[in-house]
Amino acid sequence: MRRDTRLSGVLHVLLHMAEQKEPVTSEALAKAMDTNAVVIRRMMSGLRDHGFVRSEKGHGGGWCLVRDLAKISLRDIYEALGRPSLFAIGNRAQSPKCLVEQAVNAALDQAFDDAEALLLSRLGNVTLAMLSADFQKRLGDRRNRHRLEIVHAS
Amino acid sequence: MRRDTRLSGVLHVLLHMAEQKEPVTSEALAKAMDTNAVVIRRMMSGLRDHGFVRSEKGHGGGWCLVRDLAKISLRDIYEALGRPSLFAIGNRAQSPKCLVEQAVNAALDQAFDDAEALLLSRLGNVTLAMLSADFQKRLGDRRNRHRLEIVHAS
DNA sequence: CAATCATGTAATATCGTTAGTTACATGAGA
DNA sequence: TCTCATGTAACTAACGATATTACATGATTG
Repeated sequence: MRRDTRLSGVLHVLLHMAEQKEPVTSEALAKAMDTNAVVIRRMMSGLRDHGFVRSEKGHGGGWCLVRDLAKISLRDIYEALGRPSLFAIGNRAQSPKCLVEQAVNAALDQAFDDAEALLLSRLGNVTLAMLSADFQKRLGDRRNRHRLEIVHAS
Repeated sequence: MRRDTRLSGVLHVLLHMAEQKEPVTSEALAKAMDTNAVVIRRMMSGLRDHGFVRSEKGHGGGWCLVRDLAKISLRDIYEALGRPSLFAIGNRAQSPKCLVEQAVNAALDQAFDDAEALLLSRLGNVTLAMLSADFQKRLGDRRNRHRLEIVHAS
């Protein structure tokens, strides 16, 4: 099944914005993400409504982060996107009359509810600041690898 | 996103089959599930290949359960269906060059992997026998409700 | 104030996946 | 041999995420 990549996409955008002091245009973000500017605006509208980012029109306009990265969790972002459904698997009928199907739904619902609770809790424990730190670490690692390659080549 | 309802559907079918001693035709199952016989056969083919059910052609043919209900977990069924993807949310790129996206993917993967592990473990702890028992209990409850209604009406 | 830049948003197209249908082949049993 | 039932391929329909186009709105600059 085709997956919803908005959460992944929005996080990518936000971290790129965090690297920039100036507002970033939808056009620039779209280029970095290899997509269309309208897609960016659509993804960001929820975040704006929830006060995570601000958008400015006209010259020098674009998108800015408003809150501290350490104060934004992945779960916050997920909710700002409108809590898209997490699972690709579901029940055939919502409130079936068939008692067999009721028993099936009850069992599946319990398992999926547990998994959803765990997932949301995990997302709640990761902040954008942590992601940014991880990115910085990867950047350092890459630099070190390059340095090694240079040494070995000489 | 549209959800994959095959797991729910197969479980429904299997429990209905458990109530019947004779083989059940795809046509009969399709009627109970309000769908098409071909859809049933398609869903069941994986289960047959994994030895959970048997299919017989010709007069008196149809589908039979092979194993004990207590020996089949919901996870077994899930795997027999070919482990369809569980989540409706995913990463934009599989192995991105962008370090920002790598950091995002790593964080999301960890959360989703944990949730998947929990979900599969939960599914592994529920057997078809348990579902069948739950169904029988619901049946008893319904009978009791009806009996009460009759008493109150008299 | 006019030109330009950027967002806001509706309408539409595209693409992939699941579900449903039709058609026909195969095999078992009466 | 006729009928019943599965096995399977091919096609259609429906749905949702993503992409694109078009145009309106508002801010900045000269």
